[in-house]
Amino acid sequence: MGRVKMKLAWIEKAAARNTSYKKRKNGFLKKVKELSTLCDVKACAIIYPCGGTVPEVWSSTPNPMDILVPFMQEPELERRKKMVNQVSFLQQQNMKLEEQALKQEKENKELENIVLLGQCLEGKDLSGLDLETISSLSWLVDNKLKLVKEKVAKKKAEMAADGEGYIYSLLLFT
Amino acid sequence: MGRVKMKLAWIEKAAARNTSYKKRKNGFLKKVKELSTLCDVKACAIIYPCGGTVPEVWSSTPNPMDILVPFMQEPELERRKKMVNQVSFLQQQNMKLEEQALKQEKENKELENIVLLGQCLEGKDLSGLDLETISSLSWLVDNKLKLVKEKVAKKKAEMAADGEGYIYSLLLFT
DNA sequence: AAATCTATCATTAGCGC
DNA sequence: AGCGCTAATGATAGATT
Repeated sequence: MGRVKMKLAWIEKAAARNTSYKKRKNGFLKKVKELSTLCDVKACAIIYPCGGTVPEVWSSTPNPMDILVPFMQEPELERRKKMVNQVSFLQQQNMKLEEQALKQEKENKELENIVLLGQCLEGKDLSGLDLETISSLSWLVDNKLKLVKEKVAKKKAEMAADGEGYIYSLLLFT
Repeated sequence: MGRVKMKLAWIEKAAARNTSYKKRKNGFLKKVKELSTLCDVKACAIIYPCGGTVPEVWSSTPNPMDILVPFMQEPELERRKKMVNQVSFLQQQNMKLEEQALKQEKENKELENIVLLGQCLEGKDLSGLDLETISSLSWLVDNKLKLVKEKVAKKKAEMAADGEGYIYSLLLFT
């Protein structure tokens, strides 16, 4: 709010940052007070200013300890559960991204395997492929393309004849 | 804000209180986050909802204890100094209201005196007025309506002739 | 540097679904 | 109960003094 829409990032200009801090700190404290009176909630806010070591504190109780002590006595885990902090927020976002990346990777691998499967259907030699790829192919076959099952089963038999190096792939194919 | 201007007091209707709590809690948490990112301040907010025993907490640090422990280790007095709690807040509000009332009273008196000045301009007799009013009139004349200065000066001379009861008003008129 | 003003953006109370 | 809407009030960035 204000004359221009600002981006929510660290204000580089020190003077502007400081005025903004003062204004927003007041607005913030006003908000806690309002929340506390309107809805009768016990609340406590602690702010350590930019360079300062002495925090500004607002508490709905005469002594902030009335709020802090019960809070600190809760077991850590319970606290964490309900907690919303910057790090856990970022972690959640990271987790989401990781999940998405993993999902993507999985999809990519599946696509690759489908391509491979196509090649296999066209007569490609399956020797030289690693166990994982072979079992993925197997999964594809079992779940998506039962039509080529026989061909792979045949290859499987060949590999088994070659030696025990492929014994596990046999098991996986079952 | 909202459709109507509300008085800042406990919302009696439970449903309204609850929705207000949820909305305002979110707005509040948003504000801490903004303050924390814009101005790079360490902050922690703890809210115990209406009936609940499990607080909602926001902290700019991964663990709110990073903020709470240093705070709790400060000597009590130092903490109190910087603290803004409901009681001192109300006291401040009272002071502000008193100031405003005083200011208002002053303004009212000035208005009255301007009316009086108008009457004086229309020929009203100034005898029977107390010292304070006379000096206020004097101030008004000196500062706002130099035109009537002569008339008041004349009255002043009359009062001085009457006796020493008005000696101070003479001094004030100089 | 601190207080005041004001154009602009932000929050939210009440309502309807 | 919760969501979306919107008219109002509220907060505040930048400017001014």
